[in-house]
Amino acid sequence: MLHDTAQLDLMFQALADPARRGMVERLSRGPASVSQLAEPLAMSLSAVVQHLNVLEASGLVRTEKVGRVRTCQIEPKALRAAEHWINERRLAWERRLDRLGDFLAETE
Amino acid sequence: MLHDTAQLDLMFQALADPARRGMVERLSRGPASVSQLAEPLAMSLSAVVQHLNVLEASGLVRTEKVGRVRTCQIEPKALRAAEHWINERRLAWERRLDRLGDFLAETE
DNA sequence: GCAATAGTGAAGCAATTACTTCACTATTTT
DNA sequence: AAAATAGTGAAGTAATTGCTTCACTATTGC
Repeated sequence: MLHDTAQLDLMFQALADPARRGMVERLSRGPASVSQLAEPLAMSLSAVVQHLNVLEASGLVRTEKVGRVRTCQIEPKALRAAEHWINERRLAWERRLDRLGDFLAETE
Repeated sequence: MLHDTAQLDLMFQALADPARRGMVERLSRGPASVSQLAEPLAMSLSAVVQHLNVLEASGLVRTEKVGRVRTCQIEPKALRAAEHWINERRLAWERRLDRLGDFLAETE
């Protein structure tokens, strides 16, 4: 679970599309129905549903259907996982730079 | 520059591939040549160069050729930009949940 | 019960992606 | 100078992506 590269594939892939990032952005301000997500987007409802399926498969969004309306929510745990992967790599790099700096300062 | 969605597209797209994430992971431990990046990967050198071009176009990796060897480095600023986008959305969601919690506590 | 609303599912299509191979060019090493 | 090394570039290909349209099914409001 800590190293599930397939899940990271899906998450980063999901975030790579501006329409999907728009949907995530909208959802970060609160839950929304499929139609509400579709409203600002210049594409068919079908296309929006397909994007939503990508987001849901990635784990970034969770949805629940009540009656005829599907309500969508962000899943912050998944966002945190993506964030974490990037953060680890950046920190590794920065720690390395620090050690290099120390080394250069010492040998000066 | 603060809201360059095209650049985010490129970065998340770049991170969506396990081979490319492997390369970033390798580079997070220090600079490497193209051949060194290719070594653990089960694909042709040509394919690796193509992945590298994707990483470079995304801004995540910077390369410099000296003699016949191209040396690759992580660009932490770009990593930070991707991290930041995710973080903002997650925080927006969590702040919203907090306000909701406060509201429910008050009206209880 | 009838019409409007909310969403689903499948087929089709053009563009993009992730490779491959092969031929090639520089740069080192011996 | 010849051989090995490091990488580049182009063409080809199969799979995937991001849409579209159209036909369809539930649910809700009047």
